[in-house]
Amino acid sequence: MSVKLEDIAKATGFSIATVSRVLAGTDYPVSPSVREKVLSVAQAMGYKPNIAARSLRSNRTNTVGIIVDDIMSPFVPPIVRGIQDCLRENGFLSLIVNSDWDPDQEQDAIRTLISRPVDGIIFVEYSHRVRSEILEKSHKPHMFVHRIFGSPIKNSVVPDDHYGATLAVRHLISLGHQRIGYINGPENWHNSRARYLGYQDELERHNIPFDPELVQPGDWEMESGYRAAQNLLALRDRPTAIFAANDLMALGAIYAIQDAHLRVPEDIAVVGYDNRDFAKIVRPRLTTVAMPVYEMGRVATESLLAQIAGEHGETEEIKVRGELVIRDTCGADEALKAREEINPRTAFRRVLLNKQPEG
Amino acid sequence: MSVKLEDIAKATGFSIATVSRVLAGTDYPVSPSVREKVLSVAQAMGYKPNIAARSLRSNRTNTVGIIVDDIMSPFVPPIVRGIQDCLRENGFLSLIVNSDWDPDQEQDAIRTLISRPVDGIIFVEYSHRVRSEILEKSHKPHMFVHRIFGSPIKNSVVPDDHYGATLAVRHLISLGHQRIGYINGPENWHNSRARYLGYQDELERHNIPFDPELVQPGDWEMESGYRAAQNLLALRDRPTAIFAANDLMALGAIYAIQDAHLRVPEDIAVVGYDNRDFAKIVRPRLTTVAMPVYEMGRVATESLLAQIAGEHGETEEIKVRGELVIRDTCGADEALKAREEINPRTAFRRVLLNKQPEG
DNA sequence: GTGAAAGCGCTAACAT
DNA sequence: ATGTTAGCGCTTTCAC
Repeated sequence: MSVKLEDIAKATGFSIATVSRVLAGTDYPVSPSVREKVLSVAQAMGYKPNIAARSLRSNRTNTVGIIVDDIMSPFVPPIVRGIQDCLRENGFLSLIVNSDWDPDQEQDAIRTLISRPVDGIIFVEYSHRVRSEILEKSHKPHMFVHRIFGSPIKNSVVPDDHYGATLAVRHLISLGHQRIGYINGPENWHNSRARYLGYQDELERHNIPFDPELVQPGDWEMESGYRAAQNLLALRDRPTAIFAANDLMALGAIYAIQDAHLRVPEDIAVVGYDNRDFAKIVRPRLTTVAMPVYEMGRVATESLLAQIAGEHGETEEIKVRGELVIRDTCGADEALKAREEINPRTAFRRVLLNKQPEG
Repeated sequence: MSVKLEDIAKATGFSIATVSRVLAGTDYPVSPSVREKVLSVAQAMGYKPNIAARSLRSNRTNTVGIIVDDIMSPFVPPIVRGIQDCLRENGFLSLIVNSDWDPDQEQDAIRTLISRPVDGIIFVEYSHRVRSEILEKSHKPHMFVHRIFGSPIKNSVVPDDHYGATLAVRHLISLGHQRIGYINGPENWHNSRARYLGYQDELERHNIPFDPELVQPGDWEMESGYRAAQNLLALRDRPTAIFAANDLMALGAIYAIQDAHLRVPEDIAVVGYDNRDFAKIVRPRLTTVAMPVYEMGRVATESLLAQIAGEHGETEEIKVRGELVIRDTCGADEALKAREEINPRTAFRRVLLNKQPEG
């Protein structure tokens, strides 16, 4: 059926080995004339290597496994896209498995992937602390993107949440705010703690006394942001701005403020965190700190590929910085606001699709 | 390194062939006692087949390729999840490639996947009309999920948009509306035409005269919904309800209504289409027709697997129905409204994550 | 019902 | 610089 090395060997008159050496892209010395001939014939015959055979023999497959908790989780698709773009540039493909936050499923996924032809594994939004024996015994290179619990570990890429919180608070301070409320996420999450610390540190840097009254707990959900903001509004000396540890709680806070017949941002400014899709379509549009999701995917993949290539071993935890996206809820000058540029990919799609003739 | 058939053969005393026959799950006759022994030993030793070897030998890999335009597109992750869940239940894994709405990239993806060990290919949000010669010559089973252009073709799964529009309009009529505006999507999209037709047909079914004035063009984007609603509001005999062909335009319409100092749903009811993530967090919460994304993924995969298993050949176009999700913008009774049940997967996650002890 | 053996397409020693 | 050859781990005839 499909053309194989043997066919090309016959067609060119060279041996299978020589043909393989050319087509496998090794740096093995082959005379230029032979190389050229083989290449052109292979091209003409439409040769595509049988990856199964190659991987059986060489134990390399140019495929990496991605284990995600759920591909439908908000941060997962852009992280995966970052991974895939980097993989593609290097001739790799990815196998994706969902683990549903279930340690058993995850172990199973690891086992499945290891038995498959994958050269490495990337864990996305890794939520477990248990080390996987199977994983470690396999000696497959692996990276963790956006780990959620536990202390820093090797081979992981995480957002620099401390820095991001700093950005948000600094922006509010630059707008003249001195009493800034903070709505935190669950205390056992990395993200919550780092963002909280960033909030405190930035206040201190500006000599604004830290007031524990201004800090409210939340659980990432909108409803908790609503209640937290109600508490903040009930304070005798209520804040003029609120920084929420994620966009969902920020939105809840906005609703609470509006329900109290106050305006955002005129009466109370709000800044969120994550830059979720809805941030630019709610009203008022949400100022927020972007999670560098796509970038984290790329960074992790670069490191993984380097490990696969044997260029280096394990790496220390890598922190990636996101940026502040200024929109309407902070009350900043128009000039500072993000121009919501249309995603070039989406723009392409729209042009393409709208032009498509009738079929 | 990893345990193979030979190891199990040695450990049990049977031949490699027998062990293979048991472990490959064939229906080849093996005595129950042998089968049991082999199974238990394999389990104990943690045997996982080497897929590369298996696929080299048998030309089957229990892997399917998924070609998506962009994994970050809103509908793609749930479709992919539906595909993956169905695949997993059948012992399959998936390789995902992005094509960025680019025919060249797509052809390349097809070529890449075909040379790899994949038993079939699923196209998600397929936007091209050109048939791929490579694909057809490969004779690999394939399915199209949510094709966007062209006339119905075999092996495709699409949403039943006509039915969905019918649901939306019928609901508005049941709420007493007689003048219902419609904001359409681009005319060359399947979805637009089917939803438009559903709108017209349902009006007719209720003997409500069709008024072309009540139909406004849109391009799926929020801004176009805003303008369309402005036009509708400017009518001498303005509508009491608006049905928009997608949620983004519905949201734009809501903003236009609010900017005209009218209330949703008291003055004008609004129903969208798609049930995007933001529908349940905007204010008022959006009543909309759900795209059966997850289900379409599953349905397509079931058909693909049946084709791979040789159970049947090509299938005609399959339409999948979504349901109406009643929330706040239509003005329906509380009793009718969707209880926004928390996604069981997400709930699990939240419980798990919040309980996780400190590390 | 079970075992022996061939070979899938490729790569990498080893030879020349 | 090129050719010869031995498997990688598995499935599947073909014997028994």
